[in-house]
Amino acid sequence: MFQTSNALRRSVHSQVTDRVGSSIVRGEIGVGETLPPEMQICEMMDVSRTVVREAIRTLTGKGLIESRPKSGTRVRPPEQWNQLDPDVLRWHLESAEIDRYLAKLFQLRSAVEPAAAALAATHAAEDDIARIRAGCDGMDAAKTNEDFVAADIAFHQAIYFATRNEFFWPIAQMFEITLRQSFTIAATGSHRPRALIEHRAVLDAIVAGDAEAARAATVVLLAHSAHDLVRIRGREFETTSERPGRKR
Amino acid sequence: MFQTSNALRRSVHSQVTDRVGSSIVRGEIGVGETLPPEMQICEMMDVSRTVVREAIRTLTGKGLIESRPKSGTRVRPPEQWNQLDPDVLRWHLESAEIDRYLAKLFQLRSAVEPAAAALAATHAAEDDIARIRAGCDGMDAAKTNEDFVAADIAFHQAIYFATRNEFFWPIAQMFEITLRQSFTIAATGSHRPRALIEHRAVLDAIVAGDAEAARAATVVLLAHSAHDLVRIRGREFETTSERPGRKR
DNA sequence: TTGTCATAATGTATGACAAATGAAATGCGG
DNA sequence: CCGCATTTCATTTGTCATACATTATGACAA
Repeated sequence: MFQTSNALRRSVHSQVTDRVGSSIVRGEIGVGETLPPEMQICEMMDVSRTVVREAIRTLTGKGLIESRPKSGTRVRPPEQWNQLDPDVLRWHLESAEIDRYLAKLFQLRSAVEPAAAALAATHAAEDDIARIRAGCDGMDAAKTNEDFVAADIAFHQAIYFATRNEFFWPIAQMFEITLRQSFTIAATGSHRPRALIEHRAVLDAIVAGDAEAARAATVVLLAHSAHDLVRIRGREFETTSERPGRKR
Repeated sequence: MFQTSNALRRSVHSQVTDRVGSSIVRGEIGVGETLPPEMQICEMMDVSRTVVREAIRTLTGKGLIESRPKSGTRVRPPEQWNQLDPDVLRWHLESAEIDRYLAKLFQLRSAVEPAAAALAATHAAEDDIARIRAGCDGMDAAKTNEDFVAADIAFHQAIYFATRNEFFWPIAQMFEITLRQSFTIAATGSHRPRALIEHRAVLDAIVAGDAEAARAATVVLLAHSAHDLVRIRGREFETTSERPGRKR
């Protein structure tokens, strides 16, 4: 049984959270400005104050806003948002500048994933390796493009989990959200074989417990991935070391 | 005017959030188990249901729990927690295994910061550089150890902001929380000169717009930092590439 | 400038009802 | 009597409405 419509059937306060959070991330409210008073939001969205307050609590917890009696609820500077929070991420990716954000997320991934692979090589347990291998095999056996991408995601997530370092895990979460929003990252048939070989190289290095080889193999994998992204979505995804000039 | 006592004067729901969240992170409730019903928590903590519900909303927003009518509120698997959320981080660091967690956070930092410095070299604006330089100067001019550490933190945070990539910022937030919990990371006089030189090296590379130099200088800086940490807090902080054996 | 106070916003408490769901009770056919 | 589907029931979260407490802002006055 599926959830018939996507946004249907969800609780009222999560809908309010979405609307308010999205409009903050979108920049409609502006840093330092105050939201309308709770009662006013109630009227605008035709819900009870309970619901509005719980939505505000959620957003406060994600660092987007802070409220004080009398002075109201203000938008905090984006430096203090939990930018890696799944919801915040989603609100970003719903915006018009999705390609910009995907590129930035890829920058973070490029920074973290080689180190994650290296840590996985030294810290992975047997079942971690089994999950990584399952990802590889899944890519191999995939008939549809959808299956291939799913296995690909599983592979990379498994590497983050294999670090046995929970602070790497939020980066893994990032994938699901990112990929769910933009499905065009899929491997388009032709370079599947190469991708497969490169994934196996990472797996082998991890199995061998060779941290440096795992790091190197991941760097290669990501470089090609970036190249594909440039081809598909534009030059925002160019590698970092190619922009010498100072801005502004 | 300061907040006289640390935990005093805080709102009731944030106190409840702390107590419940802390006990979850501490593992007192166990993954998959259900919390007591809301009304029961009300009685236990002698607060209204409003407060308990808002606390639960906050924790739900951080991915710690999920609730459904009748079945109750369950603890989600730690893979889905927002491990980099400041509160979650704090609850971790309040636990007994603080050194373990500090070591893991340092692993993440080691993965990200070299890349952040490289990005800063190519993307930093003038005011970003000014902030980084201010950090250096602050370390130079520091009389007390406290001032030195504060400037040190400011320096590193400025580098993350200079990436102009908001998804690196949560990592920077990490510092404040980490350092506020354990102040022993301070540079103990003797190796201040070396630290200063290494920080300036990073700054210079960023000013020059040389990404690879910035990355390399940061790697050096972190290596020495890790060495100091091992000396002060124990061998948990050893570099990753030195543990060949497979576990379990 | 300083102190006081009115006021408007969030914070907390309470009680009621709606909705969802897991589990027990029930009914039916075998 | 047993197995299985169905219904009913009870428990827990979800939502609403209202009242009052608390706090900080901004105006006013000394």
